[in-house]
Amino acid sequence: MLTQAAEDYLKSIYKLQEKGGKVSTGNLAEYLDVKPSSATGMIKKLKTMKLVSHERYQGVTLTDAGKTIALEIIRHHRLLELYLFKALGVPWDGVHEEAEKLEHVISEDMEARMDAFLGYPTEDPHGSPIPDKNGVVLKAPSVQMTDLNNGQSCVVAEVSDDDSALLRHLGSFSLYPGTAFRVIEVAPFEGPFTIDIAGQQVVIGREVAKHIFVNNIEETDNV
Amino acid sequence: MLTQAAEDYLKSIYKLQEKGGKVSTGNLAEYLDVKPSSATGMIKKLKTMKLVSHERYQGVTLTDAGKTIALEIIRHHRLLELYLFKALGVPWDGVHEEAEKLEHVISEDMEARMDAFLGYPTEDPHGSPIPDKNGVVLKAPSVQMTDLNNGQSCVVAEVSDDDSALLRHLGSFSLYPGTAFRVIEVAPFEGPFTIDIAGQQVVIGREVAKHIFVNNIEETDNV
DNA sequence: TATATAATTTAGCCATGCCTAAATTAATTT
DNA sequence: AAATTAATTTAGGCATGGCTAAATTATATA
Ligand SMILES: [Mn+2]
Ligand SMILES: [Mn+2]
Ligand SMILES: [Mn+2]
Ligand SMILES: [Mn+2]
Repeated sequence: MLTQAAEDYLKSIYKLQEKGGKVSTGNLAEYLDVKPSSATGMIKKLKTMKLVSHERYQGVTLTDAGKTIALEIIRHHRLLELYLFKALGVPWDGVHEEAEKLEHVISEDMEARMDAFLGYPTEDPHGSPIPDKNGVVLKAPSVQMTDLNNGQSCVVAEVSDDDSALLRHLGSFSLYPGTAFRVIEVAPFEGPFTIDIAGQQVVIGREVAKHIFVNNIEETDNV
Repeated sequence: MLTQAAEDYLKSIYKLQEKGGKVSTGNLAEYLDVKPSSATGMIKKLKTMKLVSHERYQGVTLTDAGKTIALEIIRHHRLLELYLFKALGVPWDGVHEEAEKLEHVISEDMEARMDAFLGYPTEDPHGSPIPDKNGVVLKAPSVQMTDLNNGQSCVVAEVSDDDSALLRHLGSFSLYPGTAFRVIEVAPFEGPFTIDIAGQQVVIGREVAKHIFVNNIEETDNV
């Protein structure tokens, strides 16, 4: 069995790989809030275990074995989030922190029981895909909200799950996955978005919009 | 926050104190499956934290602060066992191992949510008392099954929870807490017990009987 | 009471996973 | 091309929580 730290490194490498491409020692260290030298040390250990590939100064890549483990941990995390949300009523801004600890600790049996209880779900409370038990991820394509223009309507697909305060903020506007809204105005000079959610007008800052991903985009005439 | 190892030591000292009285370094080491020198080391750490009292060669005792933490962890463990049993259908011989890991990791919020979901229970699936959130333990007195005599009837109060194979064995006879049985015969020379459970005759060895505790004892005439 | 035995503690070692500071290598600028 | 800057790696340390082997202390036995 891997240590919790090793599992967290693998998971983080996977996530950075997803969005970025090349994963440098520095990226990884920053993401995990450790010093670059600590990341170098763990990368070496993971390399001897053949879970990552790494050439000095060239960045890290997961091997197939490493990717399998990363997806396993991500599956635990997202199943736990959804389970805590649905079965125990933990608010959506609280599930991430709890799952972050539990993901390393639950058995395969518990994983399977939660999966069955939830009816083999494919998305967590923040809209992120839950890998199936074979590590297959079905991710519908989505677009960052900052790429939207005036008059476009869309549906929230996914939001970042690791900032509790941000999630509470989004929750106050009902900006959950599945919620539809229309862009009324994008202020110039990298300004905020004014949107219409179910008849309510709401202003969303750019920094917040970066954490919201949408799909089902349609051009709509001003109502 | 204490480390997982420190929490396990405190919990173990509490449990050994409960049944035994004096807790020696050796007892503790054997119980935790570590070497006596390792136990000595942790005892020193716990002493500097004022969680235990210890004089060289004299055994350990929990301080009030140490006892509070021990009970907190035991509460987590037993609530988790019951939760896994009732909410996720984990069999009673599987809950202990799972709870052993989760008990160190759940938040106070999750503890409270499980407690509420379960209706503020006072006993875990093995009949052990669940300390309330203030650390108060209500333990009904019970007697080891080995102290029973021919013709006595009783009700199972509690069974040891840490041996999975033993629990499956007991389960095969429905020897759960709350199950009534009558002693038909105690074989001489430290022999096995023949008992009657709901009309079925079952033979229980002495080693097994040591792990069963009963109450509601009544003298009954042979039926 | 002296000695043998058992329990406990001390001393010194190892792996993990973090740290800081220094050295090295790569990339950018002039 | 040389020099500056930035990223990465190496070297050496620290805390935790195990271990073994040796020394110490307490207890039992003769
Ligand atoms: Mn799993
Ligand atoms: Mn999530
Ligand atoms: Mn608690
Ligand atoms: Mn139990």
